[in-house]
Amino acid sequence: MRVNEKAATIYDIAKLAGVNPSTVSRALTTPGRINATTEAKVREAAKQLNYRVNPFARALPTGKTKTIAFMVADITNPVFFKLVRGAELAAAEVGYTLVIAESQESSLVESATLERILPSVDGVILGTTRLSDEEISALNQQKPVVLVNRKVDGVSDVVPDNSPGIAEAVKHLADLGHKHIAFVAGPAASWINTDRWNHLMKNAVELGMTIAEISSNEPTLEGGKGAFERVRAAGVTAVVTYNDLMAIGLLREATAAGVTVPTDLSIIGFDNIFGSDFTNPPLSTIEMPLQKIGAEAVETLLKSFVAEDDEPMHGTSEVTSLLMRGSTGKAKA
Amino acid sequence: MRVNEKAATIYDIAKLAGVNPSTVSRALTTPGRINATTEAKVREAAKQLNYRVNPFARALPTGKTKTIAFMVADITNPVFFKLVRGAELAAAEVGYTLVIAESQESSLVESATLERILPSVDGVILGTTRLSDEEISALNQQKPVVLVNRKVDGVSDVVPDNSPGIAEAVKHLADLGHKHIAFVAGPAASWINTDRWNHLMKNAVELGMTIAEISSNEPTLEGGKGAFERVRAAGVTAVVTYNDLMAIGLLREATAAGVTVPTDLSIIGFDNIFGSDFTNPPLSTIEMPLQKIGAEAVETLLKSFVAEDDEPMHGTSEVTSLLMRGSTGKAKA
DNA sequence: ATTTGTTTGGCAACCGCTTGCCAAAAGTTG
DNA sequence: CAACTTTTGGCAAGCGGTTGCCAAACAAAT
Repeated sequence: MRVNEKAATIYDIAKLAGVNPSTVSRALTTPGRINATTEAKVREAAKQLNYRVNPFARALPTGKTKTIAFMVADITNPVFFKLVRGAELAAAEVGYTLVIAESQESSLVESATLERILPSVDGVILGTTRLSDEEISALNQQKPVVLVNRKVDGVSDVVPDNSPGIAEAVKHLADLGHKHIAFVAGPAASWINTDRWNHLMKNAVELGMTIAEISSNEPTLEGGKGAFERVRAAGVTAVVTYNDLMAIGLLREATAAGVTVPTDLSIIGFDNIFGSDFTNPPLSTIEMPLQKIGAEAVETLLKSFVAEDDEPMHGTSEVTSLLMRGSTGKAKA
Repeated sequence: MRVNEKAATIYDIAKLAGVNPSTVSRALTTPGRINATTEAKVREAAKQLNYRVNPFARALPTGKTKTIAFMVADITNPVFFKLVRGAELAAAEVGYTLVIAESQESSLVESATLERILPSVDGVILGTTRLSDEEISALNQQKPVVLVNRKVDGVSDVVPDNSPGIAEAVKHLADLGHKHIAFVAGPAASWINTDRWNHLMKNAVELGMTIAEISSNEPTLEGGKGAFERVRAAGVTAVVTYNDLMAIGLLREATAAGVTVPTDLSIIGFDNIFGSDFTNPPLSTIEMPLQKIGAEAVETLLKSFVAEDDEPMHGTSEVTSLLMRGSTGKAKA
């Protein structure tokens, strides 16, 4: 039979150390509350019994679970890896456990999973898209929420500051002689999509370029592929896509159609996902500090656990930057 | 102030329904134990109060946490995505929560994290490499363990059956006229590495080919890159690498050195990771049913929760297969 | 009608830890 | 040395469920 001896409890320690269980609890959780000598005695007994606090027993009276949920739309989306890693590391560092849940891009699954998980966590990091602003606000009433890919009034967030990366990218294209560029848009409802487009437009106009929006596409390889015809029709020499996946789809479709990148067409993606340098040529992209964002999301949550008020917090702008690789080049004359 | 009204408890329900709390507990957890009418009344009251069982309160007396830990060496390793997704989906389906933890390829972190997480989970899925067989056996004494990337005596596992994919691959190379091939090995201590090499060698010899082992490399892009010189020195026309990452590194290094793939050298990887089709040419690879393995690992764990004995279980062999893409071609004359 | 068996639901102890309250012990102060 | 303050550690009541045990209520069998 497995697990012969049950785990030691504070009662075992108390008996061994010859004190009351409450003293053990205090010695272990409230340094200073108990006489140093007694505390040492308790700690010694605890070590001897290989004591591990039972997180459930502790969570019951305190209501604190030391667990954070990270909900993502799709675990296999490479954008989330680094985000999750950053969060996991930051959480582990302070003794918190990270639960990750996937909504599979379904609002039903998203709500159901949240329902199930909510009682057992102290807070939630949301990297999903299906919930409405109202639902998120409502959720935020129950447990602290931090958003990593959108903004909602009254809710904390840690989102990348797209502007520096975009400014760099547009400048880079202008320097290469591009006059007419396009943006292959992602989901219309996406906050990030709108943010990227706005910055892009502003910067392009400022540098005297024209910029066309190739409207709403699936943010996937297919979506990028499907936008190629329209990019070509737009008659531009350079294009920025909503994300790397689309950029790669576009790049491959272009190559297949005999359009050489970057000679005939320059392409810039967003995110610097895993594999974006596997392509030929390797993709130039605007990099997001995703791991940092994940870590900061956890820190923000931690802060809100101890905050007096419910004031939403906003991540110190995480700066993006252009990663120049091989998919951008001089504009075709 | 957040969270004004506390969550409803079975006591609230009991009061509303006019029964004893124990009746509520039974009505909700042991269908049939209580009179159908009473049960309906309780359920109605529960719904009315929007009752959610407190997982911690439940875990205390039962010792069951309905949580499974999945420990991986490196979250950002694409091999783990699908594994984790499969596990997450399978867990969610039966109301279990998946906690994911990363050991960062460090045995210290691995032990520490395990220590921290163990008390709050019912079982562990291990996709790491740093623990010794003994440590894993010891762990298995405490909580059920399922391995997904190695085998340890007396411990359950769900590992891919490399043989069919490898047989296909070697046959494929033989059909293309290759006589001398090589295997770019991964970590020497890895069970999977050994398993792959053994099958490869057996199949190659059976088909009358020679096969060289390019010994132990880091299982990374760099590792693949670093093996190129030795592959070239081996004078082979085709090479199979320990994993896709290495295959891609090798492919890129070969291309950079003026060796054309697949004309001059055929390359086959393992795993079909995200992005392995981004390369030029797209990588031929032996695909693992990773998501299925992840799901089955959870199912195996679930079974062991209810098993009488501690007999280790072994996943119904998950079959691999060759995914032919562009990196394999006719052997150079 | 009496005995026996089965449902049904209440009682209360317990899971392991936290914490408010209190009294004894020890330390300060004039 | 009395009066007061601070430190220290014990007591016991929860936190929100689960479950063994038991008795009342009901059904079936004789």
